[in-house]
Amino acid sequence: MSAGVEWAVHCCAVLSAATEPVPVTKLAELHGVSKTYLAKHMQALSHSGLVQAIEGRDGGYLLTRPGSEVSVYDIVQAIDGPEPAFRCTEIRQRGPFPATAEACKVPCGIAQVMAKAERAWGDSLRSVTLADLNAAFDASSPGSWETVRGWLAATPTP
Amino acid sequence: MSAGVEWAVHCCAVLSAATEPVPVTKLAELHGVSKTYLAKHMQALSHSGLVQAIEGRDGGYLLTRPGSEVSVYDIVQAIDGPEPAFRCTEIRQRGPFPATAEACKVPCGIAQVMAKAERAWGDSLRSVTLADLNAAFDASSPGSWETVRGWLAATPTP
DNA sequence: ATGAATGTGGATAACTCTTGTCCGAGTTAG
DNA sequence: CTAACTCGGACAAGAGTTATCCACATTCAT
Repeated sequence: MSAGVEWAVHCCAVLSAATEPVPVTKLAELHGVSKTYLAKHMQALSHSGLVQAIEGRDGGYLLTRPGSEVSVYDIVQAIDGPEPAFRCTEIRQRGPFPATAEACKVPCGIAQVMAKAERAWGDSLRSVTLADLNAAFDASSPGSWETVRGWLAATPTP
Repeated sequence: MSAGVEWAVHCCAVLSAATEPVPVTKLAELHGVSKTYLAKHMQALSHSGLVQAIEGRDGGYLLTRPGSEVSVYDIVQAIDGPEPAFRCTEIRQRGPFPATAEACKVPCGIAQVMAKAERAWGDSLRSVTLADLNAAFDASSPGSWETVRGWLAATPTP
């Protein structure tokens, strides 16, 4: 899985707690990561429709939906793309005993097992929203969101 | 996920239906894939202890356990390695508001969610054995295993 | 013993994907 | 209108994957 997924989830969590557009500069500074590379991942989020890009001065990114309606799965898919991890290359159709066209109307047994496992993985990620993440974080570090919100509003970009 | 996983699962399914050592040459020919590259993946299976390598003439590979005791997860892990797909880089400890050492005794919320999803994925794969795969295949194409077994025993390597 | 068949490990090359950086186009506040 | 600030896509560099080949040790039949 792409490492940018971690950055994107953290950024979306921050965005769900923000009230005004947050520029990439602040997101990168807040998380201590490269600004230019983070921008690339934010583009993917914007392209997927998860976040809205506000251009121009005082612009930045906004979530298009409330945090309670954005699942971790949405973010992972926006960054890593929709392709499944396992790709069946249909080797059952090769070799001296190729599968009949009749049997190939159904995905091969191995592909079915892999697809089922990926569905289980996706269902698990779908069941967690940004609101859940933020609630858990606030429970472990009370008041942190207030600090971050204040920093976002007050700190001028140097 | 590595593409070699598909080859490895197919090969293990064949091995679980075989009674004598099957050399890489036959496995590759049977599946219509590159012999040299398949040899690399078989080495990985051998290293993991899933299969036993018989050297010398009339050698080949044998499963070390019956097919009913080998799960698809075992094969995936042997080929792709034990590292999880998601690696937490602890960016919560960076930036102007690093997480306290107290909070870091527990994995960050995002890592927990990802780990839980990967467990669900692994559990799904663990629940399917080579025997299950072979039974499903035999139901869709009755008698195919007999054909393959005969070809393995009779065909001399050219 | 000899030769053929077989797995093992290393070295190597092409290719793809991820990672990372840069500069330009467009927008908005003042 | 100007100037600053924003996103957006094009552009390199690095790492990992995919794929191949060969020299070597081992085993069995002749």
